[in-house]
Amino acid sequence: MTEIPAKYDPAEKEDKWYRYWLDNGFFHSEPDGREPYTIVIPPPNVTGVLHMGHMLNNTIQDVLVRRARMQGKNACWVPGTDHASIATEAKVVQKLAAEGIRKTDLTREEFLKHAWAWKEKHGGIILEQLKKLGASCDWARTKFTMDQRLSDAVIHVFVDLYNKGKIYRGVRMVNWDPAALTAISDEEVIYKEEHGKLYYLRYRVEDDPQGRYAVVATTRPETIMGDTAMCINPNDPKNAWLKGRRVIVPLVGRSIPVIEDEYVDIEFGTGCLKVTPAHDVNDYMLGEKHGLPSIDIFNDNGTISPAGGMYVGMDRFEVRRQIEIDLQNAGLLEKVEAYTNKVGTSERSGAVIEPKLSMQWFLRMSDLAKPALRAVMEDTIRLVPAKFKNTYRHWMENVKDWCVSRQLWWGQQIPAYYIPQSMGGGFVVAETLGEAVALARAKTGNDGLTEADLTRDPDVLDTWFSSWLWPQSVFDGILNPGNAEIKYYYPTNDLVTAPEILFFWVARMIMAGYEYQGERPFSHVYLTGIVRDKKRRKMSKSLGNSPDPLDLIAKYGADSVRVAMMLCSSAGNDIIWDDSLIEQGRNFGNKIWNSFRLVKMWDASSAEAAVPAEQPEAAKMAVEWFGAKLAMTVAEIDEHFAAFRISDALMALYRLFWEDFSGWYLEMVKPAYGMQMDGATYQATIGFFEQLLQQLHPYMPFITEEIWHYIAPRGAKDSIMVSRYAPGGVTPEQTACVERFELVKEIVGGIRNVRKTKNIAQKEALTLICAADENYPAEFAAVIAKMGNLSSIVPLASSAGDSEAAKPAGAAAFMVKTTEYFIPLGSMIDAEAERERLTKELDYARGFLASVLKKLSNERFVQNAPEQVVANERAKQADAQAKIKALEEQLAALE
RNA sequence: GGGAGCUUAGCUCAGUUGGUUCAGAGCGUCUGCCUUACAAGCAGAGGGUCGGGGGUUCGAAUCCCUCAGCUCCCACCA
Repeated sequence: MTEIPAKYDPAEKEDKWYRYWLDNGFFHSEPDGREPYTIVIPPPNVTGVLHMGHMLNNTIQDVLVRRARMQGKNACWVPGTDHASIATEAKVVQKLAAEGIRKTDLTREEFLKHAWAWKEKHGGIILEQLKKLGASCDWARTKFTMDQRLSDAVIHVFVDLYNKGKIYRGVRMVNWDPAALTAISDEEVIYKEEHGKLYYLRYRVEDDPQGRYAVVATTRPETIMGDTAMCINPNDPKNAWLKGRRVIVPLVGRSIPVIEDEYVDIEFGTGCLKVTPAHDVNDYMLGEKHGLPSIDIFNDNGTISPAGGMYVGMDRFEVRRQIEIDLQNAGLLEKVEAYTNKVGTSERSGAVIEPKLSMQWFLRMSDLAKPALRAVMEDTIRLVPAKFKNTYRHWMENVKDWCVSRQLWWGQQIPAYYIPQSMGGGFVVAETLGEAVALARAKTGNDGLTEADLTRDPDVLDTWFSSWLWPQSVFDGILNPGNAEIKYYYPTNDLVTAPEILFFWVARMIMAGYEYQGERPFSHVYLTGIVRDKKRRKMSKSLGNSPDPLDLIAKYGADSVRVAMMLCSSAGNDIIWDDSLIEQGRNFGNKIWNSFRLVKMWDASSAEAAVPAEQPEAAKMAVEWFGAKLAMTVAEIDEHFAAFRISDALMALYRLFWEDFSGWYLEMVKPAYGMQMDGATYQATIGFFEQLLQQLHPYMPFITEEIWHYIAPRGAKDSIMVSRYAPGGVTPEQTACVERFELVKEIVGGIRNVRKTKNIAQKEALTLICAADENYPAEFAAVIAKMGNLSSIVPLASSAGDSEAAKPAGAAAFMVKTTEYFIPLGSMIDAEAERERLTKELDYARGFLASVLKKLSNERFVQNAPEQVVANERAKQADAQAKIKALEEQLAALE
C-alpha cells in the first residue's frame, strides 16, 4: 500500500490532475449515440483577466458539466472569447497612446494589425486561468467571435436580415466624445452630478404690439444657434397666448415657430422649451414629429462650427460663459438660477458627452422579439430564478430597434458599399466585394462600375451582433445549417450568465436561435448574482476589494475556492464574498482527506492486527443505515439540481459527509482497540467513500481524483471524472431505517448529555435501562451501546402498569419521544438538581398540553380543519399526557 | 417618473399548496475537551415577537391592505 501523506497539498496535485485529464482527452466531445449535454461559455472579453464573477460563473458551469458527464451524458462545454470591440479597441488605443501613436494617424489596416497583435499577446490569458480553476472545457473547440468562420456568419446574418427588410439605416443620437473624437456606447457614459446654472432666456415674440418676450429656461444657452423652434404644452394656459406665434432667437435673431407638444412639462421652468434637434435626443424627436430643420452647430471637437454663425471656432464651454455676458448686455437674460443636473461624461476621456446626430444601422426588433417572448413566457426556456420573467417580458414588449453599428475598427465591418454620387449614389449590401459590385452594377445599370468605385461603410457591428449567434456559430450552424454538430449539440442545455446581460445577450440569442434554427438556443438560463464584498459593495479594481482569484487558488487550492463559491451562491441572489468562506472550503477538503486516511488505515488486506471472524452487529447496522442515508441524500441532491439549487445540493452533501459519514458512520464501524476491520465492512465503507467522492467531484474535482486513485489501483482511463454514478432510488425500508436512526442519534445524545452534566468520562462504560416500546430502536442496540459506550442495555420490567416498581432509584433519566431511558448512577445523583430539571420539563409539557387542548376544544377548529391535522393534534395530546405521566413518576421516585 | 423585487438568528440564506418534526441550515459566538483520522478537530449550548401596523381565517413567516427601509432594471425633464 502506498503511504498516504498526512496533508493534502492542492498546489502540487491540481496541475498534475489537470494535465492528466487533458492528456486523456476527457474534456473532448464528439457526437455519438449518447444524450448530449451542452453548455456554451459566455465568452469573456478576449483581453480580460479572471475576476471573481468569472469564478462564480464558470464554477457553476463546470459543476453542471461534470455532473452531466458522470450521469453518462456526452458533455460538451464549448469555451471561447469575445472580441469585445469597444473594450479591446479602447485598450489598444491606450497602449498605442503610451507609445506616442495616435489612432488617427494610422490607417484602418495598420490599426487592426496592432489590435490583432495585442489579441495574440493578451488573448486567451483568461482561458489559461480557467484551467487553474479546473474547468473541463473542450479546449479543442475553443472559438473566438472574430474567427474567420464566425465573422463570416455575422456578415451572412447581416446581409440576410438586410435582404429580409429587417435592417435599415436611420438617424440616431449618439454619445459623442469630443476629446477622443469618437462615439461611445451608453455603457461608457458616466453620469455625474454637476452644480450648474439654469439660464432664463428672453425670446422676443415676433410682431407683438406689446413687445413681449417668451422666457425659456435652459442649461445650455450656447446651443441657441441651433434652435429651430420653441415648444409649449397645448394644455398650458399661461402660455396659451403664444400659440401660433413666432419668436426671435436671442442674439441670433432668427425667427422660429412656436409649436405645441404634450411632451413639454408645464411645471418646469416657464413651460417653454427651446428645441435644438441636432443636440438633444428629445428635441430631435420633437423635430422629427413636427418637421423641423436641424442645425448642427458643433465641430467634432466641441467647438462651434460655421453653421453656428457666431462664436465660430470657440469651445462650447467658453461660449457658454461668453454668451451669458452677451445676453446680459443685450438685456435678453431674465435671470440665472443655481441648478444641479446630471451630466454625461466619457468613461475614457472624462470629457462631457455631446449628443450628436448620426447615421446608423438598425435592426427591427418587433418581429424577432415575438417568438423570443413567447418561449420564455411559456417556459420553453426557463429562467432561473423565474422572477426575471417579469423583467424580461417588460423589456420584450417594449423592445426598441437595435442600433447595430459602432464607430470603431475592431470588429466585423459592416458589409455595405456606397456607390459614388457620380454613379447614382446609394448603397448595396453584400457578403463579398464581388457580389457588391454585381449588385451595384445592377442597381445603377452601369456595367463599367468596378470594385474601386465602391466605398465600404467604415463602421463595425456591435459586439453583441456576433455574440447573439454564439450558440449556433460555435457549431457552424449559420453557414452550414443542418450539419452533424449543430444537429447533435443544438439546442444547448443550460446557459449560465449574469442578469445584467439578460437583454443585451440572452434575449438576442433567443431571437437569433428562433430566426436561424427555428428552435430555442438553450432550455435553461441560470442567472447568477453579482459577487460583492462583505459590505455589499461591488467588487472593483478602484475599490481594491476584489481578491485575485489566482492568488486564492494558489493559497487554498481550486477546490476550496469552488466550494466557497458554491456555498454562498443561490441563483439570482448576489453573493457576498467573505474570505472565511474559503476557509470553510479548505476545512472541508481537509475533512475529506482525513476521513480517507482513517478508512485506508482499516484496509483489511494490510492487516497486522486481529481480524474479527464476522462482521460486528454495530457495523452491520451502520452499513445498512448509511446506505439508506446516502441513497436518500443522493435523491435529495438530484431534486436540488433539477431546480438549480446548487448551493443547497452542496450543503446536503457537506452535511452528509461531515456529520453522517465522518461523525456517525465512521465512528460506528471503527474497529475495537487493537482489532482490524472485517472485510465486509471495509468493502462497504470503501464503496460508500467512492460514491461520496463521485457526488463531490463536480464541486471538488481535484481532491476527489487524488483520493480516487489512492483508493484502488486504476487504469490510466479510470478517472473519477468519467466514472458513472450508481443508479439511484430509495426503498421504503431505507426511508424507515433513516427515520429510526434519528432516534438513535437522540438516545446517544441523551447519554452524552448525562455524561457531560455528571462529569463522567467517555471511557467509563455505563448501563442503560429502557422500556423496549415501539419508539425504542432495538435493531440499533449494538450501535447505541458502541456510541454511548454502554456495558449493557437492560430492558425495563415491561409489563404495563407496574413499571414503576422496576424503575431504578438513583438514576439519571431522559426521554426520547415517549420512551424513558435511565442510567443508574447510584450516589452520583444529585436529587435536588434532578428535581429541578424534572420540574422544569414538567412545566413545559403541561403548558404544551394546555395549548393543544385549547386548540382541540375549539369547535370550529375540529370542524374546519382537515382530519389529518386534527388527528395530529390528538396524537400530540396523547404524547404530552404520556410524557407528563412519566415525568410525574420520575419526580415521585426521587422522594 | 415607470416597472420589478427584497426585509426570517450576530452574518449569509432556506422555508413548495396557509396546518405535524414550523420557526430551520451553514458560518460566527459561548462552554467543555490536545479522546491513538482531522484543534482546519470533537462534544454541547445560547440566539429570532419572521421589518412596523391592520385585515382574511378555526389557524398566517406563508394570503390581502398599508407604512417604513433597501436593491435592481428602464426612461431620464430642458
